[in-house]
This record gives sequence, structure tokens and C-alpha cells, in this order.
Amino acid sequence: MTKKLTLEEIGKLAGVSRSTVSRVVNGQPDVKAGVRERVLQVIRETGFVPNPAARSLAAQRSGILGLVIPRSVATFFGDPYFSRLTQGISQACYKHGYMLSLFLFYTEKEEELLLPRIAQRSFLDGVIVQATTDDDPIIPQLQKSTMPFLVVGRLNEMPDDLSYIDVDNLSGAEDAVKHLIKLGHERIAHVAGRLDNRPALDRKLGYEKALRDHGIPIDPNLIVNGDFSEEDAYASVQDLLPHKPDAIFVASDTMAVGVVRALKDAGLLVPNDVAVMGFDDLIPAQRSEPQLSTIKQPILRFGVSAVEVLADIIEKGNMPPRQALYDTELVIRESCGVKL
Amino acid sequence: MTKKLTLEEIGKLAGVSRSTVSRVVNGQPDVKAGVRERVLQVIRETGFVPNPAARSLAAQRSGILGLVIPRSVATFFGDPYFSRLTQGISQACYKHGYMLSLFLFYTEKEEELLLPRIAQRSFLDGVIVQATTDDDPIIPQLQKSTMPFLVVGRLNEMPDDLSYIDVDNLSGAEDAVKHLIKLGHERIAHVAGRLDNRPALDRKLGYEKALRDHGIPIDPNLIVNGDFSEEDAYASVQDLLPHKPDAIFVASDTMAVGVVRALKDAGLLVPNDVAVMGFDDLIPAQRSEPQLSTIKQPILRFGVSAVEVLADIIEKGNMPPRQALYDTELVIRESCGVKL
DNA sequence: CAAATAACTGGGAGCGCTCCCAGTTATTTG
DNA sequence: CAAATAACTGGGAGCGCTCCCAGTTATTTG
Repeated sequence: MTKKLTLEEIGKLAGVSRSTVSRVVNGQPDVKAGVRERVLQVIRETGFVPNPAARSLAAQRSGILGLVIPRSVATFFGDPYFSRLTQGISQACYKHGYMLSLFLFYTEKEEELLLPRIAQRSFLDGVIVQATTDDDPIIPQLQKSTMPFLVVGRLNEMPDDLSYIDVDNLSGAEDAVKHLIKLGHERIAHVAGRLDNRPALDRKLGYEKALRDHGIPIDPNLIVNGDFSEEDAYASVQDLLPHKPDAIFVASDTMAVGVVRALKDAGLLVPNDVAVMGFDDLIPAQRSEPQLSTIKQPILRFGVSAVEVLADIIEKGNMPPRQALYDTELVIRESCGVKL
Repeated sequence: MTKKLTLEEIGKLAGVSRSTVSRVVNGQPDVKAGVRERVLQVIRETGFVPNPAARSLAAQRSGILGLVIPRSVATFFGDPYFSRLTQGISQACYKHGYMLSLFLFYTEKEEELLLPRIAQRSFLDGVIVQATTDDDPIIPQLQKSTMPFLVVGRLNEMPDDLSYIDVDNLSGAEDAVKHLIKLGHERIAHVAGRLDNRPALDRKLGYEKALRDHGIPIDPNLIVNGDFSEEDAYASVQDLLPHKPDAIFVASDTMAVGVVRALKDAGLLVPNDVAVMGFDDLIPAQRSEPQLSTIKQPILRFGVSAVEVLADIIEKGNMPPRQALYDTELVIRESCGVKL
């Protein structure tokens, strides 16, 4: 480690020029096999790693993707959804040769300070931004810039030319409720999540669509709003019981655990007296007693796809905008009553 | 936006040289007040942001800190602890003018591919690495490099010259148990976490130390091992009840919630029949019924400190190694029995 | 086997900054 | 008020790459 390692230095050691080493490092053609091998050998021996700053400056791309969690959702960063998503994104980044930079915003000042830098293209090659509230200025600001970006999740009002990927919450919820209908249930209740939240809204719409499609009237008494917490869901069951549901579709697994506990405490058997279906397929679903039937979100794969789609936008531009809905999966365990 | 914005260009617009603009951008002295104002004005109008790659290359520092979550702990990334820690770290990064790059390792291949790049100093100015198992090669590899780094948490066997910060789990646990002793409890049980995990071990040691210091014999029947899950803690209470504990110190809030539920289901009152203390002070502690007395870990501040300490190491080098234990805080609510 | 072509190689220019030094202007001092 | 000093300013060199073009060598072709 006497002299600083550069392309030039590696070239000297291997008896070739800077340019040839660059070709080898970047896997480009037009290098004689023997020469390539010799250079690779020197690189291995020295542990040479090209300087990313020099690379960025010369090639006008940084090899870094940004993951932006806007203020309005940053408080949910503790949610298992985000850790799983971040996992998927980070894995896919490395696989595609990108580094990942995380932007977790809590204050307006942070946003003001960093957004111009994010949008400026000099630091990042592309941005994955978590969907936020409709009035959040982040997405408009990205649109004004030339930065390639992809929205994960959806806003309520979504410009046509925006690229996004999302999970199809509506049809997932539909599948859950259809399954309950197929099992013969008629008084199917719904514990919704916070409805200012697009997934919660879509899941409720899916529930209603399934009922409508099967000619079952929607009974407002059978719908209660939760806040995605277990305690709240536990309490909400009290409002439901007088109306004698024979099944409950709950908008998240966490809430479903609370619902099951409430039913048990009320002396009811799950699934014999009341069937229960959750949504998410997180750990609690598998551990609960009885095990929870639920709708699985392929969050990890979803994160991976986010990177792949963004990489494609970076390469080919944003025309046409990429828009994709990922399917959920019906997972039948014990709480819905019948094993197929 | 006709011409690409560079220092040179901004200088032309403001009627000064590249160098003067650089001084203004970096807040250096030796610029006449009027000139500084004129340059700032142009920067504001144009929205100029200096190119980070050029900056890195010229200044030989990137302005990026890395947060490394090794393979052995990446599976716990969903834990609220990590999201909170990441929050603290990201906030402090922005405040100190750094960007944050996240390395979440799942496969050995990822580690092999990225570790050399991480250790090479060209991409990162410093690294915060989450403590991992004793045999993990990540920390030795960082030690071999010249990269400034800081370990968050501790290994069981820790070289003297390593910089780390950690929460003082041992004395936190001691505080909890001392408080229970002060309230007059004599048969104090402990539900431990997974003991291959340093915090769980320290909390158990703290429990034992408090008893020893007060001349209370340690009864192995009053100690059970959990796995940090609520279900497991619920079940473990069955093993404890025959030995008539009058208080239980539980190694995490999540487990404490399970313990409280088990006690209630066994017809016991909390805190009247059995007092309970948790550890962590996460959301469940505040929501549970009765509200949980617990030991608060200042995780957010802890993340902030991590960045500050690392920034100091980057500036001044790693001599002497920085080693700090952060205090926990006794939070008295309802479950331990007496409000002070 | 000469000429055309393909495969390979090297070096100049340039990416947009920082750092340093030399030069210029303003201010202080005896 | 001349000389010394402090405050300010500009431009050259260099950070370590990529990209491009010109040049060289090996291979193919009629």
C-alpha cells in the first residue's frame, strides 16, 4: 500500500495503459484475453477498487439510487411493511450494481434542505419515493426536475404520466371476501384501517365490491373503522357483535389478532362461530391461535421490482410511464374455517 | 436552464471567479460582504447545487456515512429498535451535512461484493456498524482498513481499541429490579430474552446483580428464558406461577405485554397480586392495560450520538477510541404498583 | 500476398470541483 | 504618508476516472 491505487498505477503494474484497465474493470470488449487476465490478476492482488467519485464525475452518473420516505409516512417507518420493502430494495440495488441512499424526512427543514440536492441529478441516478398525501410537494418537485423516479404505492389523485408500482389491495380484499362468501358466510363484517390511507380505502372498496358482485347488501352496521392498531380493533368488535356477523374481514393482520382475541373473550369460537380473515401475511398471522387466513402481500418481491422498474426508467427514459399493480395471494390457514 | 450550472458559470453571472463562488458555497472567510451577497443571490435565483462527485474527487471526501447492518442481525431489521435507530442516525446525518447510505446484508455474496468498496474510503467518509456476532468478519475487516468506524452495541468479546457506543442494559435492569425491591417485593422473577444476544444477557446480569446487592438469593426457578416474542412470554408464565412470584421483571415490553395477559388469564391482578416491569419503552408499553412501568432506552438520541461520535472520529482520528454507555431511564407507570 | 477490415491499445481532453499560491486592493501603523 | 500588513481575489494544477479518436497489430478476403 505504498502508492495510491489508481487505474494508472494498476496499468503500470500490469504493463498496460489506464484505458485498458478501465475496459477490464467495466467489462468492456476489445481486450485480448491474456491481457485481461493479467490485469484482473493485478486487481485481485492489490485489492483495487475504482474511485467512485472520479467515476461519477467522468461518466456523469453516480451509481446511487435514493429511497425517499416523505414526512407524512416517515412516522410509519417502524411498520414491518417498510423494513420488508427496504430489504427488497437494498438487495435488488446491490444486484444491479447500485448503492442505496436513504432519505427519511421528519422535519420540513430537512426536506427543504435535501430536496434540491436530490432532484439535481448530480448525486443520484434515480429515486424511489414512497407514496404520500396528495398535497405533498415532493412528487411535483421531482416531476419538475429531470430526475428519473418511481412512486411506490399510489396517491388518491395520480397524474397519468407518473410511473408507479403498487400492490392491488382492492382485488386482494375482493379475493378474501369472495372466499368467505364461497364458504357460505352471509353476514360478513369489515374492520377497516385508517381511511385517509389508500391501501385501507382500497381494501374497503374491495370488500364492498365482492359483496355487491354476489348480490349481498352492504350493511353499514357491519363496517367499523380501525386505526391499524390491535387495541383499537379489539375494542371495535364490541360494536360489531350486536349485529351478529358470521365472518369478519380485517384490513390488517395486526388488527385481526386483536379481533380474534376479542371474539375469544366474548366466548365465541374462531372459526366455528365467527370466521376471520386478515391482510398482509406478516409474522403475527402465522403465530396466532388459530393461525390466520390472510392475503399475502409479496412486499419483498415488490421492493425488488421497484428497483428493476426504476433501472429501466433510468436506461430508457420515462416514456411511456411504467405503471404496474402486483397481485396478492390468498393464504388459507385455520381462522377462515375450511382447509382446501 | 440553458447552460449547465457550475461554479464557473455562477461566477460569470455574479462577475467573480470560480474560486470566490467556491468560498461562498463553503462558507469560508475572505469574501467581501457585498460580493458574498451577490453570489448568494445568483445561487438562489439559479438553484445551483454543487456537483457532489466533483467535490468528492477534489476534496477527497464524499460527505456520505454508511450504516451497515450485518447479516447476523439484518433479520431483525423489522424490529422497532432499528427503525428508531435509523431515524436518529438519518436526522443527525442531515444536520451534520452528511448523506446516509444503507447497507443491509442478507447474503454472504452481498457482503463479499460490497465490503471491499465500503472499506476502501473512496465512497464513504465513515461507517456506523451494528454490533454482530463475535465471529463476524465485518469488524476485523474494517479494522484492517483505514476507514473511520463506530460500533453500535457491543460484542461479547470486544477489542480494547474499538470505538463503540451502547446502551447500559445492565444498570437499566438493575434500576428496574431495585425499584421493585424498594416497593417491598421479595420474590422477583425474570423473563429473559434470547441469551445469545448481548442486551438480553446484560439485562439478566443486571437483575441478578440487584438481587445480590440486596442480599436476596437468586432462585433459578424464578428465571425463565423467552425469545423476545409475546406468545413465548405468555407461555413462560405458566412455569413461573407455581413458584409464587410477587413481581416479574421482563426483558422487553413486547414480552411484558404477554406476561400481563397471562397473569390476567390466570385470574391474578396486576399490579396488586403481581407487579410487572418491562424494558424498552416502546409504544406497547404506553397502550397496555395497565400501563407498563418500564426502562426507557433513548434510542433516537442514541442514533444521533452515533453520528456525532463518528463525525468526531472522522475529524480527529480514532485515538483514543471513543467508548460510551448511554443511560436508560426508569419510567414508572401503573404495572409496578406505586406511583411516586 | 496486397489491401481491406477487424481487433486491440494508448493518450488527450474533460467532467466540476478544492487547494494553494501569487497578485491586487484596502487598511493599519510608526 | 510611505511601508508593512491584512483582507480579498483569480487562476493553475490536480483529484481519478470515462470517452473518443488516432494509431497499431492481427486477421480476413479476393
